[in-house]
Formats: sequence, C-alpha cells, structure tokens
Amino acid sequence: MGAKRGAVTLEDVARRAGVSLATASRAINGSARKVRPEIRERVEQAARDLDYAANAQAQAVARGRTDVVGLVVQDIEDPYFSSIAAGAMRVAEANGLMVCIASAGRRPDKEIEYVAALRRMRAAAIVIAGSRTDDRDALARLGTEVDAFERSGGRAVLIGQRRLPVDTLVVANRSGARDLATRLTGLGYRSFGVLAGPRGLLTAVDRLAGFAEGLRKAGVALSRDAVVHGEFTRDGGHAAMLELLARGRSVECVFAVNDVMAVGAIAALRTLGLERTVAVAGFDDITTLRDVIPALTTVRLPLVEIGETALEMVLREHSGRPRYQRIVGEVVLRESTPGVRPAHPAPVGAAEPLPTGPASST
Amino acid sequence: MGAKRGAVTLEDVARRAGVSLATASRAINGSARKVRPEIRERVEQAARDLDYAANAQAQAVARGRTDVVGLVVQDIEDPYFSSIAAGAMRVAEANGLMVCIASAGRRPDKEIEYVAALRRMRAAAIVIAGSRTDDRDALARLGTEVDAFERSGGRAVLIGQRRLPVDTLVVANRSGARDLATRLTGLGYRSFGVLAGPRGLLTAVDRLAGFAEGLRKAGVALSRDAVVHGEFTRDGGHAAMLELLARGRSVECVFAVNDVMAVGAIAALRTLGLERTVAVAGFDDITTLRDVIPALTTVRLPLVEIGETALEMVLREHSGRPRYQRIVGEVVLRESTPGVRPAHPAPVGAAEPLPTGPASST
DNA sequence: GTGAAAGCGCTAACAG
DNA sequence: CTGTTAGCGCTTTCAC
Repeated sequence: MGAKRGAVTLEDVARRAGVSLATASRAINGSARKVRPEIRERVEQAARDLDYAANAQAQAVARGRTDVVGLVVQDIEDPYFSSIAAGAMRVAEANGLMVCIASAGRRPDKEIEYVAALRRMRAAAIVIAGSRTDDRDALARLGTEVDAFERSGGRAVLIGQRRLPVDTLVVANRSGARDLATRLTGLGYRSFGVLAGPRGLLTAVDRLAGFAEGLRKAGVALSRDAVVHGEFTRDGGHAAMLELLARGRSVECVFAVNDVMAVGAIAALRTLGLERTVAVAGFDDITTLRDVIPALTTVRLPLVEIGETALEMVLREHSGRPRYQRIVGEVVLRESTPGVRPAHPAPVGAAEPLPTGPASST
Repeated sequence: MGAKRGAVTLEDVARRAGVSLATASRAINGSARKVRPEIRERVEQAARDLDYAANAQAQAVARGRTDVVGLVVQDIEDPYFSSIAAGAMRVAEANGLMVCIASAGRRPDKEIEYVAALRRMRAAAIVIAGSRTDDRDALARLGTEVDAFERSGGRAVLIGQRRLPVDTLVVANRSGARDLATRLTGLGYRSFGVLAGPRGLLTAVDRLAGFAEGLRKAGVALSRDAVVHGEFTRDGGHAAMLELLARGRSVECVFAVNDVMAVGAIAALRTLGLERTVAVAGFDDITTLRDVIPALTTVRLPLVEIGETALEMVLREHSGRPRYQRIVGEVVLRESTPGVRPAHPAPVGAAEPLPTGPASST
C-alpha cells in the first residue's frame, strides 16, 4: 500500500555531512552521548538539505519500543467515544505519542481483532473504551488477547466494567443510575419506564439495575413491561419510546440509559405532542446534546477527562497488580424532568442551569 | 514508553517448528513461494503455541511499506470530523489498514507537525481534513511538508479547499451557501444576519461569500454590520448571535456558517424568547444535531461518505497530476426557517421532514 | 520446496 | 567525542 522508495535515509545524511552513521544518528535523534556542536550543526544542515525524516519504524525495531499508543472504541462517531478519544489524544500529544485508533462498530470480535493488530504494531499502550457484553466467551478471548499484549511488553487499560484483571477505569453506571432514581423520585415521580438499551450490554444492564434499585429504595415499583430494550442509539430510543407507549403503560417519567436514546425518546414524544407530559432522563451528559429541548436531565460523566486519565494511568509506570479506578457521575437535573407539581417539593439544588462557560464548545 | 522484551519472535517459532527462519516467514506471513502443507501446518501450530504476533514494525522496514494510514483532523470531538473519521476508518478496515489519527486543535502548525510525524511513520497514505486558513505562510509550509511526504512515497489527500497541488475533495461551500440563500429568499425572507465564524478560516469565508452572493442575486442586501464573526463552535454561535442582537439590527433570518454555531444561536435566541421570531439556518447537517428544536434548516454534507471517498481516492493507484473532486451539499429546509407568512408562497419541496430511517443513529 | 545469507534503516555497545 | 560493528525482527534474493 504505498512504496516508500524515495525516502532519504540516515546514511544519505551521514554521507553528505561527511560523518559516520553513528554520529549522524547521535546528532539527529539525540542520545546520551554528546556530539561536538560544529559537527552536529553540519549534520543537521545535511538533514535539512535532504529534507530527512527519520524512519520511525526502523527506530522502533532498533530501540525496541514505539511511540504509538492504541485506542479501541466502539464507534468513533458516537460523541461518547469521540470525547474519550479527544481526552486520550490530548495526553498522547503531551507525551509525543501518536495514537492509532480503531472503531470496532460494537462488534466484540472486531474489538479483539484490533487489540491483536495493536499488539503486532507493538503499541506502547492501549486503551479499550466501551462496555463489555455478557458474552463470556468474547470476554475470555479479549482477556487472552490483552494478556498476550501485556506479556509482550505493552500496557493496557479498559474503560467500562471491571471484568478482567487489567487496569480499568470503572464507570459507576450502577450508582449513577441509582442516584438518578433517587433524585427523580424526590421530584415526586411515581411511575417510571426505562428504555434499556441492548440486553447484553453491561453498561446498559448496570444502568437499568441501578435505576431499579434506586426506585426500590424509594418504594417505587418498576414493572417488567415498563422496561423496553432497544439499540443504544437515537433511533433505538425513538423506537423504544414508541414501543413503551404502545404497551399502553402510562408513565410519568422515562429513563433512557443514555443521552442519545433519550433524545430519540423526546423526539418520539414530540411527534405525539407528549413532550411536556412525559418526563425524560438520560445518562452521560453529552455536550453536543445539551441544547435539545427540553434540556436533558442526566448523569454527567467527565468523558474527556476519562480519556485523559485512562492514557495517563497506563503510561505511568506501575508495578504489580491491576489498578481499578472508579469514575463516578453526577446527577444533573434539568427541564426534561420538571417534577410533579402537587406533592413533594423539589429538593434543594434541584434546578441546575445549563453550563455555558466559554470552555464548552462543539 | 513500554519495553517490548517479552515478545515472541519469528525465530522462536522457526526453532520450535524445526524449520528455517525463511520458511517460517513464508508459512506465516504469506509469500509467492509455496510451502509444503505439512510444514506450513507445523509452523502455524508453533506460532499458535507461542502466541506469536508478527512485529509489524519490523515487517514494515523489511518490506518497505506500512499498513498504516494517517488522518489529520482539526478536532476529533467535533461531529463534523468524527463523521469523516468514521468514514475513513470504515474503508481502512475494509483494506486491512490501521489509522493513526491526529487532532490538531485547529492550530495550523500542529497540523503540519502531524503530517511530519506521519511521514516519519512512513504512513502509506494520509488524509488531511479541515479548512485551510488565509495564512499563506502556513499553507506554504503545509504544502512543503505534504510534498515531502509524497516524494518519500506516500500519498496525500485533502478535504476542504483547493489550495495545494494535491489530491483534494473540494467541498462546495460557496455554492452550497449560495443555494441556501436562494431558497431562503424564496421563502420570503428579506433581512439577514450572518454568524460568520473565524475571519481567516476559508470554509467560513467561502460560506459567507456564497451566501452574500446568493442574496445579491436575489436582490437582497447584506449590510456589513449584520455579519458577526466568532468561534466555529456552539459557544461561538451563541456569542455571535448575542452580539448581532446587541448591534440593534433586526433581522428576519440568521445564517450561521455551521450547525454547531446555529445551535448556539438558537439557544441564545431562546433565552430571549426570540426563537420563533428569528429564523436560523446552519450548514453541515450534523446528525447529532438533528433533534434540536426547531429543526435546523441547513446544507447537508455527506460527511461519512466524504471520509470514505477521501481514503479510497488516495488508496487507488493514480498516475500523474492531482485530482480534484467536488463535493456538493444539498439544501434541507426545516422548521427553523418557517418562511415569512404574508408574501411569497413557499416553493415546491420546501418542507422536508427529518430523515428517520433506522440507519441514522447516534 | 527449503535454507543461508544479505539486506531494510536505525540504535547501541564497544573500541579508539 | 567519533567511528566500527553488531544487532533489532523480518523479508527476500540466491543457491541447493
């Protein structure tokens, strides 16, 4: 895929500067040993003349290490992952690393394949972002592959569930959803529906479980058929909302297990003129979605920061056993869940405005 | 950053299979020459036993070519770019390539730096997505770097403006904005404002120019102080809208040069209770933004497809001079520009509903 | 078919 | 400090 003939080599540079290969190497690509300034300048000039660019691949094999890190996500187009990617890339830049990114399209097998590819590339580190599934077999295979990666000298970190003996940023989906349920019942809601995402996706499963748990603690029941599964996407939320309505359940409030589904749900409600009748809450607090109307109540996850932390963690030397770091979200109540009028007064801090600092963009 | 000691080498595999290095290589990593099935099986078994993964870097230096392509974007968190990335990654996957991505943070210098890094990596191809600026110097340096990249055997393609003698997907910003202006005046609007984006950003400049041109053709004036520049972001649009209002100009319709700015503008209008008074149009048709209210009139750009096309173009063998392929957008009229009631009846096809096929997600 | 050996472009001892 | 000389891990002639 692309011949690399034309490329100038270090030998060309050395010859032109009239020095040895070794000296040229030391002058250009740094080294412990020092080079006389005069010579160094001559070499650098030669390199400039020839427009020399070191062959990173060759350096990698000679040095036995790479300057590339890998990032495996489920879908780069999903803002959840592009934010994480942004964070990781920021840290990579700060450390002079290039990031090779792979979008697995939510197929566990592809994910494993990419980890393997990254192992072949001898990536220094690799961060795997995205929910695990309940597919024990896929999990085991991923574990094997990650293990092989680490044994070959690389370092890996997962973002999501703690399911493998590997460094992990454990997203507190369960407690986040539980807190959300608590706040929502605090607003006076008593009947809920859940747009639950794909059945086997742990992030979705955990959020559902946590939400149910929160309701239970508040003494609110969640009937089985008030839970509708669907794709983890805008259209999935749209369809699930319609399905829930079709089931004839009247709910005051719907919890969509992520923001994009919530947006789909609101769209569905709107076409039926119900957007102010049924409250909707999401999860993630996706920046790009902050301007939907009504503003979404959600659980904010510091996505960019998660990406940064993940890469930093894995770059930091570490000795011994896997580290698990918990990432907790924060409930943000907004207009999409105005609360039930008569009863229960809204708790303190219930109405939080949209953040509009100059920092948040997109 | 990460020792690569543990890694199993092909030599280990060869030894275990009791064959020569050469044979092991042929058996595992393919070759013109054939290997007796029996031997091949033995080698493959050995590789499996040892959990061997070929060192892609070493292969690259030996073969003189890589399996990585580079993608340089302005900001991976911006849906405009994450969609392009998704497209590029799709075709990369189809061709067994890994993509190294770099997010330049809208700094032309960083962009150049990354192209250089990609050259060092000996990337087979590289796609540079994002608007050029009016900085002639930066453009020249990018040109030099890209040229060096191509001379060293790689292939490059730009997405944006035709400003360099390099393969380019030329986005028809100007004509898109012109068409938009035509349609908008067709709806009866007569006074416009423009939230124009950063001054030096060619994409923004072209869209402004095209829009102005469209208005002119329709005999509508666009006063200089009805044009407000600002960041190419949601907050930039928000601020610019406020500024436009502060200037005391009463406009019927505002054109924000991209969707994220348009969303910011709508948010600003909403806080003032003006969202149904001032019409707003954007550009790009960002998927994630399709559910804002009112639904955004915009110029749809096939972003994912652009990413695909770019990489395909550059992967396809080509002899000779640079190719320029035009990408034209399509005006999509939606609720954010309902049209002016009394006069001018809406033209045919004016009201296009939101696409809601199961395909569109996020 | 298979193996020995010469690279690929660069780094890193090791001597001077 | 600088040059010589082994490698790094793999591919690919070139003989057998």
